Amino acid sequence: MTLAEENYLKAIFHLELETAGEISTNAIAERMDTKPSSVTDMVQKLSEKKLLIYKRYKGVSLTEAGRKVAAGVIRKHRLWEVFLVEKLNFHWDEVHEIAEQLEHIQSEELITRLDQFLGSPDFDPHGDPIPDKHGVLKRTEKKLLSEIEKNQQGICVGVKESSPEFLQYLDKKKVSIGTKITVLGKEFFDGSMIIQVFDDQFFISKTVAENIYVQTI
Amino acid sequence: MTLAEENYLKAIFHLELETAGEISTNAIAERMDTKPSSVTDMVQKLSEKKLLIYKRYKGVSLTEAGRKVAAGVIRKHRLWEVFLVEKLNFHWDEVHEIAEQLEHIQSEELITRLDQFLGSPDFDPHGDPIPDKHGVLKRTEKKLLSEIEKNQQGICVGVKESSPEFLQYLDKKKVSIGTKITVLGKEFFDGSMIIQVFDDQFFISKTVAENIYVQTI
DNA sequence: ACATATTTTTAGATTTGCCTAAAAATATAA
DNA sequence: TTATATTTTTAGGCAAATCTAAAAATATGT
Repeated sequence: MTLAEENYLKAIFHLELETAGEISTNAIAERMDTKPSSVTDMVQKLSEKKLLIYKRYKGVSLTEAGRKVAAGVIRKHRLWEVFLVEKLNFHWDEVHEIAEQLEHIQSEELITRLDQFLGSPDFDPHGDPIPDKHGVLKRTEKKLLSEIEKNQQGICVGVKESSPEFLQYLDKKKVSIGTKITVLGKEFFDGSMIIQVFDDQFFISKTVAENIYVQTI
Repeated sequence: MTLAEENYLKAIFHLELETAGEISTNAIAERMDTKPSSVTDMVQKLSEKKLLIYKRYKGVSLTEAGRKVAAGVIRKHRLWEVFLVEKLNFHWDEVHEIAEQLEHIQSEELITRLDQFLGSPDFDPHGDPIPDKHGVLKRTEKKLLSEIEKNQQGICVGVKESSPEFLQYLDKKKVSIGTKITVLGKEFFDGSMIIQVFDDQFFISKTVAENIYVQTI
């Protein structure tokens, strides 16, 4: 696997999660910030290697082998992100670029040990699930806080809006990544909520609830 | 800096430590397991970038800029080796290949934090010194135990031979990286020694003494 | 010092991954 | 349904890093 090949497979994997049916050349080119003609070249090569199925003018879809490679790269990316945040104290929004490089380091044993060192985490610092060693991805995807029902709980795993104003608002309310939020009440007509964070209970608007990602527990 | 460029600079840096005067195309080719013609090409490119001085048919020598790049790569390599051994519990002879990959990750901040995380180590698991962030390499060179005189002491910093048999022999004698060794006696005619390790005193052959690196204290 | 051996460089090709420009296929719309 | 727009592919090229084969420079031995 070359670096370029891995990046193509990863991009296609992500596109398949977002899109129904075959993935177009154009979509891949846009995602990878490259030209459609370059995509055609690479896609033909990956097709020969049986990592994806390519039909001219139709698009591509990953084979089982291709999906496994892609999931492996994503696993590495996310484990390294956990390392960078948990062990090296990077902030969760500084780690993507570095993980983009680290994800291509080739060593099974390294990842096995890194995973163990980190306590086999299930999610990366953005709340995205980490595929297991077989490439299986837990589909416990993040939800918006606004989608949570009364009396349910969620762990804050990220935010949609990330303006300093919003982050400062959250700071003031003691909400950050990892904070447990309990929905005590929800107004039907405007979507506003009463939530509990640690020992404080307070009101939030629908707008706020629509900009916080949580993972239900 | 491309990966190939970094590898050339690193190889030349090592050769300069081992060799007096200019470094020949052939020596570089041999070290890098490539052809002399390829070396000529790359060396011309690095010369244009002012990373080394190249005189046709004469050889090369690193400029200050080139030396700095090389030392930076070596710094990263050795810090990652410490990480792999100290944090991920790799054995010190399993880490070279992985560090060869990790040394090319580009991020100043990452290395700053990694260094801190590891407690700013001075030596890698093989006893080789880690250049500081300015590329300065402490010249506390290692010696062979066989070069140590009677009544002198050394810290074991590595081994020359690394066969399982030899390592197991050392294990049995309780010698590992960091172990203090005192030379109590030395035979002139066969180079054998009596040494003290912790509270044990025992005999070792010249062969053994010639395969243990120590740093005198 | 001169013939031979060795080292180094040049010339020309190859592979990978990308590009531009033009052609071909497919989609859309009046 | 036919013209137009869009998407996708093909064709031809480029840069990086390598290679082989041959030429040029340097070194060596008697």
